Amino acid sequence: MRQIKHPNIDQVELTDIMYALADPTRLEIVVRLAQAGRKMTCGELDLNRPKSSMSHHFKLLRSAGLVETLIDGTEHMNSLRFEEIEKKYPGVLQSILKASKAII
Amino acid sequence: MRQIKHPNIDQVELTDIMYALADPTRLEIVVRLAQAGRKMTCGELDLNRPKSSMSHHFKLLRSAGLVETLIDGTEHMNSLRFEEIEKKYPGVLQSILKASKAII
DNA sequence: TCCATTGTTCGAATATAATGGAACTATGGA
DNA sequence: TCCATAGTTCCATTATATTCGAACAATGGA
Repeated sequence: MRQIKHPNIDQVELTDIMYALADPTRLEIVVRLAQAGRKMTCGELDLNRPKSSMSHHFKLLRSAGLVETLIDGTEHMNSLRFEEIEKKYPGVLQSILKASKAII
Repeated sequence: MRQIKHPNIDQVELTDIMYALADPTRLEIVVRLAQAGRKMTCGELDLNRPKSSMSHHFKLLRSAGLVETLIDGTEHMNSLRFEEIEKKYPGVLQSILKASKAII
């Protein structure tokens, strides 16, 4: 099974997380992953945008350390790296998710 | 005394806060305002950059709703809109500040 | 009134990001 | 082996931000 490179949690910068979540599309992906509480394919998370655009956002979410992607056949299973990020930056992701749900 | 326009707290968007804090210079301004716990002039918050660059960052911080600026003579007194933001988005700013102090 | 101080605005150059079509890759099933 | 599926990568276009020098505006003191 192929593997995608993800940053180690101690390489995850706070400003990268901020930047990733500053985009409404990416924030929505993160919120939906959190609400689902399970791995989801890119297709499931489709937001009516071209594949290449979505792929770009997933790539950025991965490089920011927010999303982990495991390849399973032709599908890419995405999950939020919630526990790791909470441990490193307590309350940050949690409070953002809480604030987001009130809006979205 | 002249006055600068600030957004009302209910106009403050979470993604704008995220975006504003995604820049290291702006995050540092916010952290220093929080640590100081008092109004500070732009000059005090100087980060070895040209005035026009700093002014640009302050303008963005104001429009994001993070910073309030009151004009006092020739000086501009800046403060963090901490309580208002905490009330609207509980824990967001607080956890980011906590996470930032560990880095900066 | 003149001038120094503080910060903003303007404008142009540069850098970075978003967008989306087209081609490509990997996988698995017929 | 052929084909459909799921995403990625490539590339060019467009949009948006950053940077900073220079000119400007407001204030207060000499």
